Amino acid sequence: MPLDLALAYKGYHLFSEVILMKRLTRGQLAKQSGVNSATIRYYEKIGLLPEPPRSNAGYRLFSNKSINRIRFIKQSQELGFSLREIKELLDLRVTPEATTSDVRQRATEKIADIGDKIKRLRGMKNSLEILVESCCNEASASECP
Amino acid sequence: MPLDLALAYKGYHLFSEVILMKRLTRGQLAKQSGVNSATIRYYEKIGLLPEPPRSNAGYRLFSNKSINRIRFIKQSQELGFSLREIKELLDLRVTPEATTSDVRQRATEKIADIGDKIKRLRGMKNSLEILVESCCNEASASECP
DNA sequence: CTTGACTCTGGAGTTAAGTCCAGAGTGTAT
DNA sequence: ATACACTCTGGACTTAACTCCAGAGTCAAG
Repeated sequence: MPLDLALAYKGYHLFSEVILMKRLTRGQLAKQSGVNSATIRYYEKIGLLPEPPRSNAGYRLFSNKSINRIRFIKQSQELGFSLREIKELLDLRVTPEATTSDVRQRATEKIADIGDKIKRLRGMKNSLEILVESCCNEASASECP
Repeated sequence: MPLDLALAYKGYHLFSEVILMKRLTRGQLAKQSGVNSATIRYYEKIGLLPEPPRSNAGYRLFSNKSINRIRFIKQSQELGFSLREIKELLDLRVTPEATTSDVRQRATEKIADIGDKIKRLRGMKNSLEILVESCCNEASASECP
């Protein structure tokens, strides 16, 4: 592995301290976050991943924060959010200072949405638990909602 | 509306009592359950809705139970289940007597899955609540998971 | 007895979310 | 120095889940 893939310098906080930082190629990131490496390009294209810096040869160099970001995306998808919605969720955190109250607004909406989902999932879980408990009687009642 | 669309006879339980039953056309069902009427045909095709009886002219005649079934499907989709998974969930209820313990098994798995989703949603909700509460400090920490 | 709204069918088109491909360049191990 | 694995790009392909279309039949209303 060439130097510029393995390492990168980053100016750090107060002092211009120089620290070592592991950078990942697309394939490495893919493996670590459990997605196809083409998916990463796709996410970049639709703005779900920020454009990463490149090596001299043009290879993408991801920070390990990207691993968490992708995992978050995947988890959220399993919870029924579309990529568009996930983008909105992620953008809540990286917002320009000015619109603080707007963020607060949107976040509060999301919280309500999520609360709703939780409620409905609990309902389903309940129904299934009842199904399991009283399985032998002619329990095919017809509702779940 | 012709008679055979509006009414249907149904042998009932112990006595061969004859009762009145409202039947719905595809369009009516679509409207009442909030989906496109083509979607209903699609669901029928993939086995998510049972084939309904037909009028003399070949029109589908749905019972109002179908309304709940479709609503359930839509809700489950919003909770991140694929149509395939939803079919599995629905099939849990209408299962041949013999495989009771198998159903119990599968239902228990589903319950665990759902419990998992709930947990993750609670995590997200929590993170967002924290975001909302401490919005003014440089709160763009970088995690959500 | 015709008009307008609905239904039927098989099949084609669409959207979101990937996934794959070819042809060219890069990196490392033998 | 060459084989092998990886990366780059733009673009084509795939899958799930719809959604629409054409051409033909059906229905209640005027």
